[in-house]
Amino acid sequence: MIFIDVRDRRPIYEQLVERFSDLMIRDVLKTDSPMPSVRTLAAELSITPNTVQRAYAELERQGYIYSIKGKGSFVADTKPLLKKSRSRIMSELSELSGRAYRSGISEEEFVNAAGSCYRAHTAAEGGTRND
Amino acid sequence: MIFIDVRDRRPIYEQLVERFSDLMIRDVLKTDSPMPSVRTLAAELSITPNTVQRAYAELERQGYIYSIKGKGSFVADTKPLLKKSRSRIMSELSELSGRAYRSGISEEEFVNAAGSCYRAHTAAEGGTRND
DNA sequence: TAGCTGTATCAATCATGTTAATACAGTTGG
DNA sequence: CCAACTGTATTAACATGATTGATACAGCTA
Repeated sequence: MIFIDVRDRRPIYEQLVERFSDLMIRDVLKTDSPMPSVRTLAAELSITPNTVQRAYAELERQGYIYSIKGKGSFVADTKPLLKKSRSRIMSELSELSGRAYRSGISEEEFVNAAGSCYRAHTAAEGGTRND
Repeated sequence: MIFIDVRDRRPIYEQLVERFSDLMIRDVLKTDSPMPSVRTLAAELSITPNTVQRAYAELERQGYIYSIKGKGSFVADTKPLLKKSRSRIMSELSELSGRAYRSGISEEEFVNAAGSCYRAHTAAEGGTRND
């Protein structure tokens, strides 16, 4: 369900925040469904509960989950966060387009590639891939 | 010419590698033109020559420059590196377009955003910015 | 030869992520 | 009520990596 990429330069807690928030935005994790407990997830990933806690704290701070002491952490209603998610994607697109520009890729080429890349995903619609 | 972004999470030497390689890919720095000397650039940026040296070593390892002891470092022929740079960008664009699709961003929206993001970078290029 | 170049090495420092241990507080089911 | 689970907080220790600073060596050139 959740994994850690050791080659990812970012800290573990940041990876967890991204993984979970993606699953929520994509509605793989539904509103009000329970998150794995801090200690359980820590055991599964072979990391310390402290690191998971840090990720959960950040997820809560950003509004992706809500936590109740003694009960657990639960997926929040992420619809209001869709806008934020989109802006995250857009900012990454901005960063990428900058690199494309700097690599001598023309605007047409970049835009065309964006379109065909997108369509490639819609074509692979079946949904074979789930984490 | 070259600046350091303190808000950038990446280490200074990596920023330098990116800045310089960008300039070379875009042919702002021409093949065989001299790089600033290790100590000169270090003084300009108020960092240690050690950090600059690390960036130069990486640039040389990646084929962007060649260094001659006693003479200096010089811009290499970066044409052979273009293909590698572009393919890496395209694969990241593919990954990003998948996330956009799953986040409910339409193809038109994604493609339009790609175009405007790209143009934003070409606009910012005008040359008001010099360090 | 003086003064520039790249290159190498070493120790010290600093920031940050991560671990580990422990404790406290709230909920729940037996 | 209590054992066992939940989230939360705190503290110290450790590891890694970036950066600094100092010093030294080697090659080029005016």
